[in-house]
Amino acid sequence: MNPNRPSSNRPVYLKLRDQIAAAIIDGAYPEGAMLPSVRALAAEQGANPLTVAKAYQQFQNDGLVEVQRGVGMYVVRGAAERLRATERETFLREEWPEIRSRMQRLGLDPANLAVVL
Amino acid sequence: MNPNRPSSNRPVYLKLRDQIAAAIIDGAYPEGAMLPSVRALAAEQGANPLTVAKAYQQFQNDGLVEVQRGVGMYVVRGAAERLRATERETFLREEWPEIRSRMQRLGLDPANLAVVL
DNA sequence: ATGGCTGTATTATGGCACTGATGCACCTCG
DNA sequence: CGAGGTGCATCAGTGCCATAATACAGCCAT
Repeated sequence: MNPNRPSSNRPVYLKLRDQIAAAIIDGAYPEGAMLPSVRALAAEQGANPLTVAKAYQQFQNDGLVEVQRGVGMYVVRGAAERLRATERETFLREEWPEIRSRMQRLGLDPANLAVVL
Repeated sequence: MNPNRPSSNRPVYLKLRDQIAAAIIDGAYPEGAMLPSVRALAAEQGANPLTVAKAYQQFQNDGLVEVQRGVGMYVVRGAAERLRATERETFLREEWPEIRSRMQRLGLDPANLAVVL
């Protein structure tokens, strides 16, 4: 009934990007470790290798990942913390205000929902 | 750096839909009142009449507006409360879980940000 | 050196969502 | 009845997304 902003409707390469970013922040892909190859992750996720490459692209541009041609892509030192910092800033600046006003309109209080772990 | 989910990248007809829904909930479009015509709202918002019509479409399907062909569209009785209820439910079921885990990953606490009015 | 693994560039294609222009059917009011 | 206001259907254009099939360039262990 409400085609809003579920992650389902997002492009694949962006969902992959978010998923990888989460893995880096959480340490599932530790610093210095090699990321799954584009072909491997593509096979695992049932996606196209180029789509995975497009997701990886963003991290190289931001210098969070180091590419060794013919070898693989490695998580740079300090990538997790740097990534969390920028994501946090972006979230607070671009997403939270809308979410906040939206919840207020719907009569919801973030403080109450916070405890729902 | 982060092509995430800002309202800027959303389709126009969905932004309009949200805006109209907010107006109904807030009482800016009172129950029983006539909505702005597709052409009027289109001109005001600098959009195409069809795009506005597409935004209105959702509300007719949900029975929140009544259409009188050749006359206009009117807000149904109880539309505001019904709209708020379903929007709240949808938000809690589809959006909040992701937001919640995302904030947790970024080290943010909704309870602290709640006071930022 | 060779086979097998990396990432990457190229080109083409299909699908789908979004937007837009035009015209038609309907109603109300003078 | 006719003018001007409604919503709405149809058709077309555009751009992004995802996929595919190759091919190439680099590295490494056997």
